[in-house]
Amino acid sequence: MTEDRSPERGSDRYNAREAEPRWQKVWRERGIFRTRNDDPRPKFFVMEMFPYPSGRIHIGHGRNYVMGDVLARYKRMKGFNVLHPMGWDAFGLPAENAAIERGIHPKAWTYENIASMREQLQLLGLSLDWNREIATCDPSYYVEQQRIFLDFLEHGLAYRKESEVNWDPVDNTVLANEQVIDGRGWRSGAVVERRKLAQWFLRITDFSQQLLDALDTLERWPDKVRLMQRNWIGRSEGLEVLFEFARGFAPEADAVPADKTVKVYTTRPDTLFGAAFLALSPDHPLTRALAAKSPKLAAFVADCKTGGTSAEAIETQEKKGFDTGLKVVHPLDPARTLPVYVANFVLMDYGTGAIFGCPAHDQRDLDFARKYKLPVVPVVLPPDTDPGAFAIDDVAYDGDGTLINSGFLDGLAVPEAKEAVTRRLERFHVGDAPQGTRRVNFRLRDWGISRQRYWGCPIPVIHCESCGPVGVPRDQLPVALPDDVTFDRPGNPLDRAKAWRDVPCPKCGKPARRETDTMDTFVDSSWYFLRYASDNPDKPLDKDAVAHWLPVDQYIGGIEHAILHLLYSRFFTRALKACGRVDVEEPFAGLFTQGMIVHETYKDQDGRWLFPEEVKLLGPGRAEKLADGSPVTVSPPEKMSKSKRNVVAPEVVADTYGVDCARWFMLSDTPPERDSEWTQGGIEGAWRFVQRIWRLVHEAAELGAAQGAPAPDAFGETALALRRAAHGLVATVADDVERLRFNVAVAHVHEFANVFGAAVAAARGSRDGVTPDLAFALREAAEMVTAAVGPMVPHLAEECRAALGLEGLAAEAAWPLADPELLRRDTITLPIQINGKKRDDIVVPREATPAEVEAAVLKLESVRRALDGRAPKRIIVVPQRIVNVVA
RNA sequence: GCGGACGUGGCGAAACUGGUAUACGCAAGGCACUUAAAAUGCCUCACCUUCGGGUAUGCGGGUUCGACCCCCGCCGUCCGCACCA
Repeated sequence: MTEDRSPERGSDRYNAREAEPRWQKVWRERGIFRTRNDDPRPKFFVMEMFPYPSGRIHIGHGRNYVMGDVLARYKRMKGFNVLHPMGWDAFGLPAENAAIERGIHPKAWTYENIASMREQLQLLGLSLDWNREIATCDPSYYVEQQRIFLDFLEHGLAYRKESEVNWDPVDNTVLANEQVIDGRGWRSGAVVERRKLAQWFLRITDFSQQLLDALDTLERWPDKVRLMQRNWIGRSEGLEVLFEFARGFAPEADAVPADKTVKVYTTRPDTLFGAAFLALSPDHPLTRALAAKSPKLAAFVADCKTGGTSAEAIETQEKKGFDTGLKVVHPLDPARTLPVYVANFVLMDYGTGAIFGCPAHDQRDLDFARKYKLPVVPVVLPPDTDPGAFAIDDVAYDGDGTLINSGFLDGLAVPEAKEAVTRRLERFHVGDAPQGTRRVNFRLRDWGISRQRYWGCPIPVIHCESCGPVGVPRDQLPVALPDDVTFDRPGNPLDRAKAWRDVPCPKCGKPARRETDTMDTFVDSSWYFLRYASDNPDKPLDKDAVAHWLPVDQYIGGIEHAILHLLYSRFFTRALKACGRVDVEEPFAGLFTQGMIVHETYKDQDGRWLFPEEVKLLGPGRAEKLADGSPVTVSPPEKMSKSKRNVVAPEVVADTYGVDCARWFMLSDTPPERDSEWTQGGIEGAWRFVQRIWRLVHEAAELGAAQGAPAPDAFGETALALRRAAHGLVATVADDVERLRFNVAVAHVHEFANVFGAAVAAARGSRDGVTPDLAFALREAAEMVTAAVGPMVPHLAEECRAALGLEGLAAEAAWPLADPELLRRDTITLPIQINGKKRDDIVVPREATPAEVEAAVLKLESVRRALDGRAPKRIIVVPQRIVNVVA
């Protein structure tokens, strides 16, 4: 990596270090990537997930930008008006951590990082419209976000609620459910605690069904992502059932809910005859009422709140219950009563916070029943099972089957039994209410957006003791973050910023306080793609511009955003439509999730991580330290990370090999959705190929026809083969790029280069000079390959174009048209199978009939030998594909 | 526990809708050019073979004229969710 592969002198090599900045300057000065909204050409909107400005990027960050750039450049060549913007997801905790650790203001830290990362991105030669650059921490950006918040407030899509929140004790902040991973904070890794706070919520659950249904329309999204969202939304159909208390076993009058019932949610009404108990959540209102009078129950409830929320803790946590002494009547069998427990495994925020337990057919209920010696009555008989032999031991049966021990349900299949129970309970009444009500439940919860943090978008609300929370009047927006804050104490600096915080109530004028919570940074990224559409700073969310550009035709980013960012963005777009701000519903028509770039890791004898440039590679898995030759431990490739030092800086690659070489390598070999390993060998190979293209184009320019020379009437074999390859290349690379199969596109360019190289060698070797047909084909091939590689290696393409003496920039050139005549073959080589194994080839005219093909095949020596004089049993001729002789 | 994806040479991989398995590259070996090296170009590169052919896409079955591809059952790897009634 330290070796300098750029030539110091001479013209027989492509000098990337000199050429790349030169072309970038030309692009910049001519402003060719600036996009106009009034451009009449068809639009194409491609964007990559914007980066968090954490400091410096490594080459691993570059992959998705390069992929998007290839598509953007290709679509431009195909005549589209391409929007390819860039911005910064600039609010967030690391800036505050830097402030705390190093005393630098979050704003200064962030803008410094943006400046250096912008420079690094520009180094990659990306065809971005930097005029539309946004930073979410800029008041010009978040002023609109505050307007959106007020819109949501007015439309009932934002609300405030006292709620138990996930409290991260390390970052001192509230986390959304989605930010809690295995019971730990997604960023700090600290075990999350439960606390009660008044929080702002966005009503994403209003859109649960829409967000679920519309997944089916997102045909250009990965199935995996759609499935993950489907599971996250978690729709289930079931029945709410009212259980009446048994006479003499009801709670005391002041604890009973008005209707004297317990409401339970179930997705398995068919198993109701197998019910052994009812269980309430420790947070259920009835539990609270009972606990107020029962110290023992209160102690049990308190006990339920201890213990970790980690996956392992939950997995191994014992099912615990508290018998309240209450009993309810079985809704389908008034003679039976069921005991009512409070149980630690029942969640208050799903369903009704109360369940009925059917031990035979639910594992948790079974564990619980065994522990508290409750009856286990099987009511679903698995298919092909002897009823006499069927018994539940330690494993509940949750499959399909036939109902038994269930009165009027006996003999029915599970789905029929569900329907039968539902119908009957819908007819029964408890007081005025039907005893059973069909109910759809979702796992999805409303989105808590309040964060007790400084470096985020202020929530534009003022709290007044008389008027309550009041939205900041729109003419007073933005509510800008105060700069004059300190980070020397824990907690939110905004709470201490008196001059900013204390303001009069906009309604009554009395002294009031600003909301000091800021918004979750996922809010910032939930509408930035809409912001990009506008080219008018006075209309950051421009309905017409959004209508023109959205949906995003191709969005590219990491799989880690499969749920959070992408679901929130889908919700935001719908919510904005509900507020009349936009007319679209789905923001991203096409989504692609790219793999990471991984790299080997190196450790010296003292166990310290080494950068790749500190290491000399000796062979597979063997390396030594460049400084002193001491041995180095090589470990398998991992995601590039600063802490393990297995990173490669874009500047270093650019200096040594050139940016195009890095781009080519990132696109080569590995399918874009998979992780790709950055290797020395790989980058060297890419460098050789970049040089090869440059050399071939230069030689072809020399040996080939003059620019614009007319096509000869006839072409010899070599020239025709080259023309076919060149036209085929243009067609196949177009197809590969449209399908984002960049590695295949690269392979096709390699294949072409082999044909091209042979033709150039033939031309160079001919004693009588290059024939006019070959000269024409060489020129044509050079122009076509220059265009075909243009989106991938744009600087090289400019250099080649200049060498060919062509007018204008490669970046603005049109994608060449492949001549269909040259793509079509008059004769076809058909593979001949005998009993399904390929044994021979036959060349036939394209238009040959199956009978003609069959006749020709039977004459083949290989077929005659295989048949050995017998008649074939069958001959299958698939026109223009294959022939199979069944002997 | 539930859900999903993947498994092809020494390595990264290709194979379009069931139709020539291993394209293309990397690594390795050989040759040419060169005083030499680098660079470049060319050749070889799944396994076995009696040179006819035979065997190979994780393993075992099935469907089909034909299966990396579809179906059933295993094994392995990776990912997502997770007390959701």
